Amino acid sequence: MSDTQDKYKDTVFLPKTDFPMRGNLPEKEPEMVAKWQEMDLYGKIRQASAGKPKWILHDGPPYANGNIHMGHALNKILKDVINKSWQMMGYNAPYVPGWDCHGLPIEWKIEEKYRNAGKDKDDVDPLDFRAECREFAQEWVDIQSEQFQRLGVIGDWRIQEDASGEQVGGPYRTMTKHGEAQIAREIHKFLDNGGLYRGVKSVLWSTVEQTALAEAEVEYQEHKSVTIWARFPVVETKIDVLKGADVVIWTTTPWTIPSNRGIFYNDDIAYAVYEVTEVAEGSKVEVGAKISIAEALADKVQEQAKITSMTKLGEFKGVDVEGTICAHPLRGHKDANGGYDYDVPAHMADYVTDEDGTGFVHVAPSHGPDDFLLGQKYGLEITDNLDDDGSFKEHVPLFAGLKIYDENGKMDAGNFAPIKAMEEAGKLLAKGSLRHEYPHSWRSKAPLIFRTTPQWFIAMGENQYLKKILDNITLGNLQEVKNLFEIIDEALKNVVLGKENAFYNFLRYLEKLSPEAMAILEANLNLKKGLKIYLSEPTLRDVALKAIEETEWHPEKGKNRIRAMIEGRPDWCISRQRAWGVPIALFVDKKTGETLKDEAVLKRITDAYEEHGSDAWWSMDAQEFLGNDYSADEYEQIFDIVDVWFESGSTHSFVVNDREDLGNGEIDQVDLYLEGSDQHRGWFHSSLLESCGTKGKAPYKNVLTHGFVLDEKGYKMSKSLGNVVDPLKLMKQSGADILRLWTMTSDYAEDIRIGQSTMKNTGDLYRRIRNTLRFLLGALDGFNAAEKVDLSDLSKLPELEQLVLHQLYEMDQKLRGYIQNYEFGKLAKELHEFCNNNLSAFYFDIRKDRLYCDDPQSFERKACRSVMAEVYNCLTAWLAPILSFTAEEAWAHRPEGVFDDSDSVHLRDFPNVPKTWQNPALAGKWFGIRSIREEVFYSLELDRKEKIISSSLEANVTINLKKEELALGEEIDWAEVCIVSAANTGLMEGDTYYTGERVETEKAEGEKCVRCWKVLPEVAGHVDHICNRCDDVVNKKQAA
RNA sequence: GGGCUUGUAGCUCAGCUGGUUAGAGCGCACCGUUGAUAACGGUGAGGUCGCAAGUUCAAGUCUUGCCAGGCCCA
Repeated sequence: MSDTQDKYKDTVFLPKTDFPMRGNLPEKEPEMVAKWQEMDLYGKIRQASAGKPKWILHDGPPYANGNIHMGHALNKILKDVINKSWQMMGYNAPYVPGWDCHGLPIEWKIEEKYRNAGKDKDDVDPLDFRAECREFAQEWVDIQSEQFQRLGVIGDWRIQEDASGEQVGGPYRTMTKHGEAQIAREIHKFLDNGGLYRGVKSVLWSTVEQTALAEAEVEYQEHKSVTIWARFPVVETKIDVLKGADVVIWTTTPWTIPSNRGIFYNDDIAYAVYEVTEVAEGSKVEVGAKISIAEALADKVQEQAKITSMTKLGEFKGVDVEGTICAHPLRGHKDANGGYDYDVPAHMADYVTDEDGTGFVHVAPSHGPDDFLLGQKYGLEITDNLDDDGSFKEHVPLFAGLKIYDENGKMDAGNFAPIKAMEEAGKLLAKGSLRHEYPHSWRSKAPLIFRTTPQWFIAMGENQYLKKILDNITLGNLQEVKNLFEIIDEALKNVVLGKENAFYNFLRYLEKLSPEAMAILEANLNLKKGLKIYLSEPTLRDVALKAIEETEWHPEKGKNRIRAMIEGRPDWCISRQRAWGVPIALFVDKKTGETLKDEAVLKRITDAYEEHGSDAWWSMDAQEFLGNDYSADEYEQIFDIVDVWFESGSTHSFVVNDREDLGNGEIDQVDLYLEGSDQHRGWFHSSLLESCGTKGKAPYKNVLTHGFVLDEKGYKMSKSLGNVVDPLKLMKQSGADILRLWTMTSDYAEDIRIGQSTMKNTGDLYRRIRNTLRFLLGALDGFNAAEKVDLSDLSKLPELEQLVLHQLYEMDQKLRGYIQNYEFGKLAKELHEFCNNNLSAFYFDIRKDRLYCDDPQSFERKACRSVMAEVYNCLTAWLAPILSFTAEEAWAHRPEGVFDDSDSVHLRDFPNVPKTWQNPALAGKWFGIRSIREEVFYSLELDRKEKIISSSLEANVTINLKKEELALGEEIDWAEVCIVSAANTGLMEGDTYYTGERVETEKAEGEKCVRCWKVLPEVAGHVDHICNRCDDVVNKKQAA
């Protein structure tokens, strides 16, 4: 028997293919990347889709330092899958990747290099320094480019230059000449439309290095500060007990006393006034002094001030302090020339507590972020008392020239002199010291101070003219105020009304004004008119909020997030005192403080950037920009650089608009921005503001966000936890396609986890899909155009083939729907289920008999293979966006002359699946058949347990149909569907049944056909132990 | 501390406006096959739906609090 078995084994048409079962992806993928580069796949795709409608995903630029991590991988894979999907749906979907090249982290790296070489950055020519930064950034651009391509991302990666050295096409970078020029132009647009203004902001400042520091350059170290308790005599108050008393404040920065302009209290704190009745030796307080402090802190203050006894005169609530005005402790000082005779008003501040100090906080708006912000709210003066090196300026009474820190960062006279002056004036209650965490420069290790410095802002909300009025009123510059009123009157000519929110904002704005300011305002401005001008111009905030509503956010919750941020954010500070970036490129009139707005000058600047890059700002002479109309001596050249977020926020302008292959000046909103959810604060945000400010609308129609990659347990990845997953390693171990499949089967809208079990899971999914492709290729061995049957007349096909075509149609529809609705998460799962359910477990399983054993010339077998070819045709295309390497490999193994001749699967579109294939009635019918089949399997399983049968072909079954199913008995070959040797149908009694009645199984009678393995009575009649069908196929055909 | 947000089987995910014994795929166990063979088919075991109160005739689904995560701010 084994002889005959061997004899017939060769007559079985088993699947045959070179497409290996195991992917060996780590080795094959890089070869494929090289091939794609060599054949210029991206260029070919562009050529092939030249006439198609554009669909544009605009790439958000990663920062060009360091190897890529899982977050990059997730992001770029998603972009690639989505882009390829739209491309294959019939669009022209170019992908131009980009990099963010300027900014602090790179600057540090180069600085660090200098430090290690014992050099100081300040001794290096800025142009040399920038050249090194540029080189560093480019190195990482090149590395990351390789790594992204290794992921299978197809895009415009090649940096090509034309004869003049100008880049043609290729990825974008914020540091190219054109990029820098356009960024400067965008800044100038804000200058032109009035959005840009010069204001002040509290920054951390090093008096040793004489420069502002970014938060990330700051180290917090222990520092010993001198602390003082100072007395501010009450001048005016509605609290009786407070009259004639001194409010006591506590501070760790005595040098800020000359810059004091206010006192903060908290509504919720309980305060009291105490009369000193007895003091210990060394106390600085006189008996009879009346001091006011928070009740909760009375004991501490008493001890510190060496007061042995004091009596409480009365209590009051913080909320009643409003309206109280104090005198500066140095008021009336004989040598101060009245310099400290101004009033010090008390105001409410949430951040004041009664845990430390006195419950009252002294406010120097120029020297603390809270002081500054609240000081602005209450209209407190921004003083300008300190020079860059931390010495008091000439105009500061008593302390001019004294430095607060010496060149080594040690406390100096500027810190001590104010203490001494107050002590002499009898206004020092006590003195002490405190060790606490304090910001230091990570370079010089010197302690830092807060300093309010001039910065450039883009206005979000309040009309900038009104803002200027306010600034000028508090500074007392009345002439300036009057000029502004004229501007407003001019603008009043174009007034449009009708915004309630803006109205309320305006009222709030007025509330901030001091009575004096209000008086000036009323005297000079018709309030109604002011209201009109304010309401007439929608603010940047208004425009941005409207744009948010007009954008589709996926998932939708992203909208809430960005809306809340835009609603609440302050004006955008776009200036940085740094070297590696795009200079803001402005000139300010030294006399008037006005920013020069001459178009010719601005154009000369941006032209120079275009030709030489923004290095021109340093390399060229200011007069070259200013031309003949202005003198460089009269203008301050602004060397601040622009916030990198402004740069990346401008990419829609210098990438999308300017490129022929993208917007080409015609598309001002791209289809999609796609980044991590942190970019609500970052790129989505800055791009929105930048675009709303210059174009009045968002740069995008859709925004899709993804979550963060966490470790297996859902914790953030960190070096210290040792749970970091490296995509580069992972690709070496498993391959990029595994990573891609993992991405697409996860719910990337949320944070997603990665670890051993998720990777194993993904590997299993991958193998199933790969094997489906492999089986298809095996089954299509030798298939050619001649064998292909005409699929236009579906009725001629067996129902099962019709069903599969219907399923292809359904799958195609779902796929396109998911893509259009940005539901890519469902796509991979659906494809996997399709392979698993419809193909492997059903169609393939049933059709194996036909494929292996039927006559190759039979119509049925040809029909089956023709349908298989359609399945293959669809599946390779459908999988291409996700399993880009595997689909390409499978496509390369296709039978010749049957499919289109695209050199790469990525040059294809999704096949056009005709609607005529749709057949819901048939699908419904077969849904019923499948459930009956499941019952048969259940019964067979029982027999198998009892050892009656092993293979299902050893069984015959009888299926009892319900009355309404009776037709199925005639139409369906149940033996084929259930993969048994023979099947009968009968009528089921009654309306209900249990499994025993529904299906009856028995051991098949007869002998096993050595060729097709069915057990049939007829086999006994053949010498070779084969069935009639097999006999026909093998012997009769051969004979004929 | 604030804004937004997540928590359903070992893993990845479904569960619409509250309504019968909470679903799928993978994995796992077992069986079959050895002609998709480091593959394929079948059967089955896995969940007090993060925890605790509450609203309701009825809650995974609504409310509140708590716990554990995440992003962005302070």
